[in-house]
Amino acid sequence: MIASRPARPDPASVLEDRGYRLTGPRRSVIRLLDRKEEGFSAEDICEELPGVGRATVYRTIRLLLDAGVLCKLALPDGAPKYSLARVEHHHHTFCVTCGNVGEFRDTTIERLLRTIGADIAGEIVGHRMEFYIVCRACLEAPER
Amino acid sequence: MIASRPARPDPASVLEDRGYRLTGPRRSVIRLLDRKEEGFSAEDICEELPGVGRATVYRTIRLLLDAGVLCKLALPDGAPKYSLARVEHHHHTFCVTCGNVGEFRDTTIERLLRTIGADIAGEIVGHRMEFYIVCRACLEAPER
DNA sequence: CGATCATATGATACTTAGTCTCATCTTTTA
DNA sequence: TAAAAGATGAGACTAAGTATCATATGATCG
Repeated sequence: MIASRPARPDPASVLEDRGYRLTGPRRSVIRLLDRKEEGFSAEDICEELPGVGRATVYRTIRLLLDAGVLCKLALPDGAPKYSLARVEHHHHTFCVTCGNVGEFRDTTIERLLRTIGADIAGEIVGHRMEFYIVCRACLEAPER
Repeated sequence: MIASRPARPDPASVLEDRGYRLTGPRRSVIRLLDRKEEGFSAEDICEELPGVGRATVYRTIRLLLDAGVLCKLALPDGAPKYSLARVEHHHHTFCVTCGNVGEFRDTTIERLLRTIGADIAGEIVGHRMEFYIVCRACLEAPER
């Protein structure tokens, strides 16, 4: 068995399940996203797929976000990056050096949410949590 | 003693301490921000201060962000909101109903950060954490 | 198979959030 | 009070994303 990775929902099937057509442009976008490990911007996709219209790229991204198979995260300065979701509910690490996006689940966080829920004057309806890191590879990489 | 609030660094003094001039436009911006409890956008400020140029509003906001006396947070859809900082290091709650911004410190979070630090393959250099809530007042408010 | 009709697409205009430029205006300081 | 440093405002520009609308695609039915 080769380097197994946690199962990742297939974006194409997810779109179909939701009643959307699996068209040429959508396939192109999904195929490209699927190959990306680093966080990417919508404009990256537009540039790499000159045959697909900008509006369609943004529309497809929105469908995938709504379906929960794509995540939108914010860099420290607020700039948006996207990353395909690999596991169900998770949070992100973003390497500020190489742009790699990691996912992690930590039960401490779920506990934290409950603890905070008791502290906060109101009802928690959502949250956002991102960790900016320098990943192992970048820490170990010889300066270049 | 009247409803004491945690000490808040004075934005004007902070700017002066950093060697910036305390000019008329900057005073206007700071005076306005100081009165705002809800999260506000930069354009809100521009509209409420027609005598101050847009560029100056954004520049002042940036100075205050850099100085750490103003916080920039992101709504669930990523839209930016600002809020004056009241305490040193904290996280935010944003009421999705009324827009009120709360701050809180919870030692669970600091512990969480250490725990996660051990899990993550790399070095944490920053983080972002926001909780979207419906605040007590909105929960209790009669539907309108 | 082919007509029909909902759906999707792409070009383009627009919006929002913010930065940049540069000539002018204030402050500070000498 | 003149010179230099710093701040301002008008407006052009950029980035990220949405809206509009005429055209193209593709699923389904006869």
